Amino acid sequence: MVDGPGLRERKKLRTRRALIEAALHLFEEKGYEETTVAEIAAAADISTRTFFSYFASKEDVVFFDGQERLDEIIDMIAHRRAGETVVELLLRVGELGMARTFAETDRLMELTPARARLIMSVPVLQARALRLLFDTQLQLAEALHRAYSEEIDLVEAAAAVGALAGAAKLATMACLNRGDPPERIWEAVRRAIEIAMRGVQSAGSRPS
Amino acid sequence: MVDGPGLRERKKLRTRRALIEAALHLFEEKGYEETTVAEIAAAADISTRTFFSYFASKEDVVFFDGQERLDEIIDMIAHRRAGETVVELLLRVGELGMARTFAETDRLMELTPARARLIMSVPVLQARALRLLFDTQLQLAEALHRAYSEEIDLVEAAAAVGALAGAAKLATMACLNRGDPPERIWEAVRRAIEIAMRGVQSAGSRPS
DNA sequence: ATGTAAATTTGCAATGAGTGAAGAAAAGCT
DNA sequence: AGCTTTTCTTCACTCATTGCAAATTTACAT
Repeated sequence: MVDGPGLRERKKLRTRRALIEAALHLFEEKGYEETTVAEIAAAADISTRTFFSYFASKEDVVFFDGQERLDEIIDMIAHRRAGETVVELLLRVGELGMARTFAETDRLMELTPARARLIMSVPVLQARALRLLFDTQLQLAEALHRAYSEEIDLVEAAAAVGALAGAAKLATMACLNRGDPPERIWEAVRRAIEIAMRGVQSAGSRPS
Repeated sequence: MVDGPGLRERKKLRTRRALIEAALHLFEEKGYEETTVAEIAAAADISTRTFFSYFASKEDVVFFDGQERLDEIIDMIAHRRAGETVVELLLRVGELGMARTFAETDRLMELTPARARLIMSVPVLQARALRLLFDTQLQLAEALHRAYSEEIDLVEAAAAVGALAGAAKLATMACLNRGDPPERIWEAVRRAIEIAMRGVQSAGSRPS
């Protein structure tokens, strides 16, 4: 019998989804701090206590897809294309990350851009996002080292990942702070990655 | 009359110091989560309520010197040495940061190494530290752009700072996770910075 | 020294996140 | 249906954090 997931599983997923949507909508409307867990739970028709068996904290709802995204990246690295350079691979990873952050129209919702705004504007969430990003980088470095174990050691992998990610992240934030539009951000990120790849040395004197 | 700070100021500083020491000691002994604000306040002979007029949150006690350190860095950049390269300057900044993090025997206490351990082991603190580091980088990038406004624009400055800091940070963490001793970490950081400076490209194929 | 204004500290009450325990309700299985 | 395993709910509690008003302390001018 091709049962598929039972009622129990289906229901659990539905509840989870309901919680996420209720939460993000409320956050959008009233703000993160102003929304209580009780309200979120009520909007999803479950008891406040049960909320915490779905998410360990209010923060966690916002990052509901963190694990998936990490897995996707790790997977991408493990299955790197034959002959692909470390840099090329990292670039592909970067593109994927950007795409997932800004263009996610498919899976769960179009709440993604709103979510980005939300995260950037709430200190606690920003901190959480940074930790997530950080953990990701760490795992990325390890995966990279595994994938290219002959060519680079762990420290080199970490340095490479850190430099690339650090440059991209800081450039992005500098733009956001300045209120630049998305296109300008993209351009900035490209330039940042270029600098990280070619070396900070070249930052002052652009080649040619 | 060279009054110096009045009684009020002196007392306030003493209390602040008492709170910091009490807090860090308690965190060390019982762990961060296990220590309540009430206990910290009691240990410093102050009411629980007053604690919050010294620190906005329990987390904040741990990062009591965050502002000072940031100021020191900004200052260092504003007064860069004549003819000094962007990279050279950033290296000096990095050294200062490391020194302040691991060797601070002077000012307030020798609790510094313990504090590093504490931060790394408590998720909330780690997140906070990352946000602090991030803000620092952002300001650093701005200061750098100001200091070398002729040579590099804001995005380039951000990219450079991000790359250098990112590489150093991730390399450090990779080592810490592996349980490396301090010397090895230092070495790793140097190598990471080198990679960031010369470009990620060179990570796979070290130049001779 | 005394009185008054300004700054601090404190006690008290609330709000909201997060947890533990015990029993009710739902879903799976035979 | 009857029994077992999960999941939900309720209730009770701890703790961080905040607003308020009374009590205390310090600074300053007389």
